[in-house]
Amino acid sequence: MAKKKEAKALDTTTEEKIKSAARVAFHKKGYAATRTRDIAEEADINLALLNYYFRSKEKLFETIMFETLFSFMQNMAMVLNDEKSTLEKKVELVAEKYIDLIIKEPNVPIFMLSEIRNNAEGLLEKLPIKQLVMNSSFFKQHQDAVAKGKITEPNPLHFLMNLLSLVVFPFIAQPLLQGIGGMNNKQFNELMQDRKKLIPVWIKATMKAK
Amino acid sequence: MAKKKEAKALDTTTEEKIKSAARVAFHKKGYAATRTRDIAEEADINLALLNYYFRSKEKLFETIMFETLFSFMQNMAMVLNDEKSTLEKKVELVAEKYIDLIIKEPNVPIFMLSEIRNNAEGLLEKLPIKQLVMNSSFFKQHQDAVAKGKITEPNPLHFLMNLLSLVVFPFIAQPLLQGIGGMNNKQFNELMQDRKKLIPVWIKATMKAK
DNA sequence: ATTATTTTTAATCAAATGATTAAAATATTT
DNA sequence: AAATATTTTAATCATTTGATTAAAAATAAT
Repeated sequence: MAKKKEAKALDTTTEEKIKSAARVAFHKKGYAATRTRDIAEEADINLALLNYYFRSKEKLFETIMFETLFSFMQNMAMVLNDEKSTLEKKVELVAEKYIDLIIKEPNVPIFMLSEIRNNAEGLLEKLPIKQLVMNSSFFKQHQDAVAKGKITEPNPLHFLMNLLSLVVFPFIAQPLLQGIGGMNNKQFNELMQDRKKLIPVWIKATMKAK
Repeated sequence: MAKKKEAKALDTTTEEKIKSAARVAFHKKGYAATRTRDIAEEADINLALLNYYFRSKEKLFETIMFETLFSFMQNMAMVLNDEKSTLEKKVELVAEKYIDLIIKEPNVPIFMLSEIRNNAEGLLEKLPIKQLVMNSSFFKQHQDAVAKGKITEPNPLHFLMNLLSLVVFPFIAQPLLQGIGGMNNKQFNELMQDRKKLIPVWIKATMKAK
């Protein structure tokens, strides 16, 4: 299992092929509904190879899950800790960046939140997500704005929840919303594009609401 | 399988016992992760009885799923079609009613949305959810308010999305948010209680935002 | 070229899981 | 009370599924 040749070209390693197939399958169907055989077939490798490289379905899952969470956290950190941008600008960045991101990976939010629900302590204690958010420039700027009377509701969690809610929830409820609105995928995505501009406007309006 | 005695006392029928156990298990873990044996054990019945009453795991699931969706839709219909209340009042009712509801059944939203995602057409085409929402008093009042210039954004789906997002998303992300905020269940629920009053205020603020 | 090491495969195992069967227990009808 | 119908159980099947093994193929080292 040693690595002799360094990742040839663009990750066509066997290990990488398995991880890619596993990522797609887990993100789409979750841990329980995913069969290791499906992963192997999709990756075009023998089933035994999956266990040769990752020991077990669970270990493979942990690898994918960790990488997914880590990538999400990194994105979050990037925006929330950008020292140069104002709070308002950060709201715009979150809306724009995350809407683009989720359009590309529409299964990731519900996957993450479902699996965290199954194993919250285990997964979250490995990543310093609390410190990341609570010590962020974003939170400090929020406190400032509250102190200066620019924001009515003092609890920063409500502010973060509202932002994430408006950005993420429509994707989680996408099939339901498309059913209600009689929309196809393209129309839905157009609606989400609208929201890049709208959400910052709405969030600003809530800041002063009372 | 005929019903001889009418539901004795409070639904202690075998069929009802199985459904209760199945409801809890499916809501908590989803279809794929639920074992029929777990349902049988929880219901304190022989595994074969489950198949005797419901033919298969899938049929039992469909029963539970349909009832869950139907109950959700009925609740929705009740509020959205109340002819006596204003649009603002309906927003208050949705916030209050759904927050209470989801605190009692915190697994239902992510369960519904996950399973709909797995089988969107199949599940949604059985229930007239589109007609319910599009023909509702809620939607008519929204159109009026737009016509009278009381609401900036004309698309009623954005309005509905925003309301549902602010109400439902925090519950879906509950374990993550508790991790971020270092909250226990009680503290989280208190935060949700706050939102009963706050969400209507925020929604009103977004109506006039531009 | 030969040997050793790593990677891949086909075949198979063992446990889990949804479902069935035939008989026993219970309830209902006559 | 006897006959009939319904409900419940224990035992068992058949498949699916995660995992292993032993051998073959490919690659690297000597």
